[in-house]
Amino acid sequence: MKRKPLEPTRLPTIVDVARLAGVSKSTVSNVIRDAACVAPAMRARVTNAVAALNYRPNVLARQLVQQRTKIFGAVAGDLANPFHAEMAKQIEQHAAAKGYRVMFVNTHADEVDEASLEQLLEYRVAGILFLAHAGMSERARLLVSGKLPVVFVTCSADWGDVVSGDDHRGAEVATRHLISLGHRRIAYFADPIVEDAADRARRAGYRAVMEEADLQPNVYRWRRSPPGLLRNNREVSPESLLLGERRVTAIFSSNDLGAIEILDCADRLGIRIPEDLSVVGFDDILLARLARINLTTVVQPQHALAELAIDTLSARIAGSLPTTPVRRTVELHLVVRGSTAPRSPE
Amino acid sequence: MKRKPLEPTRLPTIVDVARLAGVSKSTVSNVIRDAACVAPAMRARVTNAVAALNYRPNVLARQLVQQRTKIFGAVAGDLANPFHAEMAKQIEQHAAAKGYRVMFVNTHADEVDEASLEQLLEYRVAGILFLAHAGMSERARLLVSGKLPVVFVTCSADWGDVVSGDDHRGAEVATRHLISLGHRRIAYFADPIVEDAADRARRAGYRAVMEEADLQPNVYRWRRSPPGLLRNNREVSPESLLLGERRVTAIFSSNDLGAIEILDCADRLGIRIPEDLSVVGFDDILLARLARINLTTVVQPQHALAELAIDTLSARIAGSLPTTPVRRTVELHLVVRGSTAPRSPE
DNA sequence: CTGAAAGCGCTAACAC
DNA sequence: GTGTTAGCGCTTTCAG
Repeated sequence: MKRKPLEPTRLPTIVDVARLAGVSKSTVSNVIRDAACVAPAMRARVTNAVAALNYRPNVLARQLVQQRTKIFGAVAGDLANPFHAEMAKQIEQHAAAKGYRVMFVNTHADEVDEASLEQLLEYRVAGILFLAHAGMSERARLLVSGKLPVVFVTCSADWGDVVSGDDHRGAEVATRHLISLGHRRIAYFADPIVEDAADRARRAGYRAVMEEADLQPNVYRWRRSPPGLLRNNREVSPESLLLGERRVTAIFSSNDLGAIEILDCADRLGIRIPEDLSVVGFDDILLARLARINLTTVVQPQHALAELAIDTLSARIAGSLPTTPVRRTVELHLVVRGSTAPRSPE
Repeated sequence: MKRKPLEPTRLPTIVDVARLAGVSKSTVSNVIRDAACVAPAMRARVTNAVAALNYRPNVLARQLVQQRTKIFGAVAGDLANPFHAEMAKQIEQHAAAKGYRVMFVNTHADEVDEASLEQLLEYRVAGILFLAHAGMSERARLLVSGKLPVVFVTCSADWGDVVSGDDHRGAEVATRHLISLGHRRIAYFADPIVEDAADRARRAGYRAVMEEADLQPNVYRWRRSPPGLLRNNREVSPESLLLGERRVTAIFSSNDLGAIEILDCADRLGIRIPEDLSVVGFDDILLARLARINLTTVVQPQHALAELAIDTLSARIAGSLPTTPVRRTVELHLVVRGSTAPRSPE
């Protein structure tokens, strides 16, 4: 009935410490968690034993008995996207500061993967952070909805708390900047890797300002494969848009990566930035600051977003939030760099 | 003696499933792990019960009793660095493919943080991957050395398995490329964020080829704060190096990020790339492919590196590797883009 | 203030 | 094949 003896490399357990210190398990437990007050002499004996054995508590066992983990699940967008990578880093750091570890899972082709979500549930994560995902299946939603705390960071859904920048206002500021430089033919370029709700809000901000200024909104959408530019699902050639009499003189891109693609495209077509074309991005990834890129863009404060996200998730877990989802927004501002300039006289 | 009843939101356990299916725990266990062969009828009853209750096994409990986890710890360099971010993504994906989850911890100021390592040990991770860290304290080393499988990816140490590119050869190829373009005054720029052993190997490769060609090696080092350029610990002004009679005409940077800084610096000084100065990087981060950057660089195949790293770690855990550390190397090749050109006649 | 004892949810012998 | 049972390492009442 006895199972075979454990391998010799076994790590010391709380009983080993208790035995060595000549006390009971509970006393050791009390010391390592410094819970109930323990007599100084006892505490010293335990501490010595811990050091002697190089004892390290097994948090898995602890979390099993406590019926809750200190692990967050995080569903990150493609980490090859610098915005997501920077965000992931900030999330990890702020979580660690609150005593949580993070298990990251990548999205697959920008779609949240159900198997990964199930894994997170099997690990009994304390909550899930969705970082800027582009989409999620209904089945994926049902998997987690209502089962554990969820916060959407830089993206949105009605079945969890939301932490994001004020996309509408950010887009307004960007568009006003271009108008104030004298531009009138200003296009909005939607990058499909931007999450839907965020894209809609940015587009709406753009539209509002354009209409307020009696200008015609022009919305285009990148298609990644095969590469192309779409307007109302109809193919548009970049040349027709960027060259010729009725070309646009300014573009507001829904993210920095898209803006940088526009720069590339302009370079190929011999269009000078910012003399011939002004470009504004969204995010302010590190990349945007490079001298060779030098992109005017709407800053998403990643540090603040990550901190707020972690705060929200911990508060939700602690039960100190209203039952209905909260929606927290941080202010966005524009940083003007070298990719925008006054419209040149024709 | 009875503890207070569990909260109503309790997730179903294996006993709940067993009760509903009218079988024993073990049978359920056998079914969900499809271990021992179970009669089809039984299996169906269990499967139904699982579905009905929406049961999901608690992997923490499983891992506790099995005395081993399916979690890897990964110590990543600064994720704001695209090379690390891309590497982290690949690691996560290959680990997932082998049934492992990854807990990432960031390095703090490029130094591996002892507290984070202790956390990983407390989670009883099955192994640790060090991804391109810049340095580690002696205490940090003692914390893990010999206690569990460790693999160094894109960095090196003698107390664990190593998976990396062939840095020496990569540097040779890069240097030969510059020499073949007619350059004679070629400098090596070391970026301090590159891990020591990798930097040494790249530098050695550079040196070897330079000496073989009877050229004088010139090694410089970036300092991040305050920004500056050092040679033998003495301050060197970029102007003196890049302008004037005895200026270098080509630079080989120990990583792409450093190479991009050189581009920035050249832009500021009015030095044209590649006409006046050729630059070669190392890594081939996504960034390097942008039209505006267009960097000639040594490609580190991240996919292959990540796969090999995960293979090595799993093999080590399975005990199918020799007791002494293994060292696995992948070939590196050069991709020629627009940042290098033949030396212009003076 | 300390110790005894009852589990947390699961796996793995082993007996039937 | 299936059920019984003894833990994995820890926390947490509750008695003393």
